[in-house]
Amino acid sequence: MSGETLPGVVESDPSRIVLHVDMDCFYASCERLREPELRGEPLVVGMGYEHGETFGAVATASYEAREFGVDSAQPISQALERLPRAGGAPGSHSDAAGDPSGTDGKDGTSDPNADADGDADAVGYYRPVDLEFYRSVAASVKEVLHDCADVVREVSIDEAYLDVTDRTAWQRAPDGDRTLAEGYARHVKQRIAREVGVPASVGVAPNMSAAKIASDHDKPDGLVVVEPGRVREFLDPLSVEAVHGVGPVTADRLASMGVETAGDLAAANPDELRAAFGSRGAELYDRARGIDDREVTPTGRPKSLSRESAFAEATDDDGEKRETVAALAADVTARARNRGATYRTIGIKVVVPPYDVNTRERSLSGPVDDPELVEDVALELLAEFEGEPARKVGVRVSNLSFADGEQSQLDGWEGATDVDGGDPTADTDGRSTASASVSQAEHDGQASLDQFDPGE
DNA sequence: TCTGGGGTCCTAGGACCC
DNA sequence: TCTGGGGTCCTAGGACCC
Repeated sequence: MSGETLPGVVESDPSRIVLHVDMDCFYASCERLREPELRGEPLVVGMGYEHGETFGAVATASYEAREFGVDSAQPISQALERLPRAGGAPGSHSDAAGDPSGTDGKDGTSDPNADADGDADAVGYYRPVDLEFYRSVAASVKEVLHDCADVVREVSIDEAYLDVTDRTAWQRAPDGDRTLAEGYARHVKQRIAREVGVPASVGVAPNMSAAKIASDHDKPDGLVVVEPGRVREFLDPLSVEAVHGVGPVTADRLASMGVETAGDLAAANPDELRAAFGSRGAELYDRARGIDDREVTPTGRPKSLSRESAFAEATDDDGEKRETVAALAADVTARARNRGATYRTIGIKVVVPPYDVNTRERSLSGPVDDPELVEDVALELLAEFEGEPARKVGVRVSNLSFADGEQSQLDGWEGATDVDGGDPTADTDGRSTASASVSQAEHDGQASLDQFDPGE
């Protein structure tokens, strides 16, 4: 599309006002909400280390913990090396008792952050992930957000876009040089802090992409306003990785083309970008030029549900793999039922050492809510990997339909009946439909509605 | 950085249909 | 009947995000 952009067109519709609200190290903030002694302390929230195991990862590190080189997605073993676990209560600074990680793993690589200033006896506090609690805090935050905007797009548990065009304006406040939009954003931030008690960073801009980058620009507790007409000047000096959608792979490829900043990207040849990256190249080009016409739309229904689990060590025990897959299947189907979702495609994932991700999936002729079938199909798909070692397995259902969704109740009934009644257009082969016919489709529609739990 | 868990979107080849 | 073209669905993999 960018190739068709009229010459001379600058940035995008300047009239909109989009807020991006990003909760700062949200899990850690939640822990501090119920354990205020943790405020100001290095705090790591993660999974996998609780039982002395070391194969988990850091979910969130507080900014104090990041000073020691601890970061999200880092293996917990490495976090413990850089920041030993505190033994006593927060504030007491007792010595790091019972550090489960051996100390032999001293990596010789130079980490500018780790223990840079002789803080050799610094310790951190580790807490296991408690999603249920974080979700309850997030629900309170969302209440505030929905109160502050007509359209809210919740992107994840700790992040949302708000279209506040109708609530404020780009015009300057009578008494100063700040815009009304900035005042409004400050108001949103303060309401979250006062009513929920967790910090947020907010970006304000005329489009989603720029607002997102703005909220990232001054964390934690930041407020960055990018006025219409100044988007380019804001973006130009930033690293290309600041642009949403540019990850390590794309950044490397861009660097090899001589593109390192957002400004470089904006000045690049769009045809070359398209040739190298397809439609995504054109999109990134527009973003870097401050063009993003996506409307803020409310969060839609999920497209897939999945559950996966890593083994402490890669296993070639087929029994163990099958048991795990069966348990994950049960889990994922329970979740689907809770949400009132039926699914038409069942898939598995098998991660084979060193890190080969394999996926297999099979589609049925119609949507079902059938835990036994999911287990059967998942195990059938898993059979292909018999004897192979796996470090992780997963189960996924997709092609979801919702009983109370855009489809009418009647459609839901018809869809379910298809599967049950030997639908003449069935496109699956005999093997899979043989088991598919054991469906309990008669009550799909109603059962899903009864069990629908909007809280989850 | 040797790798946890839950998602989204895109691409590309093949099957199948008209 | 040796070979056109378009459209859709399915599957596997990859990049990215939080």
